[in-house]
Amino acid sequence: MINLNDCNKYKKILAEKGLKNTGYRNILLKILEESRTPLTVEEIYIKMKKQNSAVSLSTVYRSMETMWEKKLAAKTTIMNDGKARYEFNTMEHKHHLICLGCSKIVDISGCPFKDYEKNITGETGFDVRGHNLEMYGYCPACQK
Amino acid sequence: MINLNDCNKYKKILAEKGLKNTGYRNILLKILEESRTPLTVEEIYIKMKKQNSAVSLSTVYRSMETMWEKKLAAKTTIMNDGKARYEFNTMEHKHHLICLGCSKIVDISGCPFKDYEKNITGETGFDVRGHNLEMYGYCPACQK
DNA sequence: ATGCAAATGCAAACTATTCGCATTTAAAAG
DNA sequence: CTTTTAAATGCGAATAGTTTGCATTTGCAT
Repeated sequence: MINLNDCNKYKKILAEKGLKNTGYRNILLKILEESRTPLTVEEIYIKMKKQNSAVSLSTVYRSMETMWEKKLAAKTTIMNDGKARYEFNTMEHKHHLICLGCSKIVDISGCPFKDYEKNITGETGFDVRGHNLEMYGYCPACQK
Repeated sequence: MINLNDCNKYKKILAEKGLKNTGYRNILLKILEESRTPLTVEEIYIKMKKQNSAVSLSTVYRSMETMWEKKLAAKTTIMNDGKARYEFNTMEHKHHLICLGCSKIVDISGCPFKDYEKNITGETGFDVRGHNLEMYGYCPACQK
């Protein structure tokens, strides 16, 4: 079994979506994949800069838009701070837990909704295609 | 039983929150309460204008911020269009159903979460204080 | 190697929202 | 009812996040 390194891994992902394999996109995807929480565009931009990338902010905006269109990244607007956040799209259905104290965001897997969606369809006639759930509270550290 | 008219009704609500009873706020609360869907600030502004109100946009922004602080209105950032939306706060816990076709937003009451929140607390240690759920799909009219 | 469409940089434009400050007004106090 | 005062409002300018136009560069198919 060949163990592809990151470079080839992302190259393959990009090729499958008809996107060009650029250095910026490789760094960007790596940052996204390694992050445990959704990132704002500026956070991604800063992380790229730290890796000696001379990328411009508008390229990051454009790239994230592209990643989202091609479903390589998920986009959310949690928290009322007016900033969009992105995370690597694992295709796994997940939700977020957001700390009201320190704003930490934690992914939680598992979802109790299969049946509920059917109920809603029955009650409203909507053809439910998906949902978004965010839970707010205080993380262990902020409960002091 | 005395049947209070709208004017007195909103006057009372505002007084309870320590807010002045202005004409704009009465119109604003009436618009909010009569809307079946969350409204953007601009939508509220336009509706106020139609009712011969000479209110300025910044006043609407400030008023909605105040209504939110005083918990007279709920604020959401559903849909990735970068606009905040407000709705009259009925104090009833509810969620939204958003049509992917026509962007119509429908409120749904009822919530299947009491137990799930406890599970999350057990798994993550988070003290869960609330949540936000939006469901996406196609309304009956858009399923054609 | 060559050509073209895609990707990028840069600055300007845009959009939603906030803010400073002068003016008005609701409502408490007299 | 008048005075007083803090809250509410209007207006324009300022911000912040994001998008866009255009010239330049760069993958990658030929």
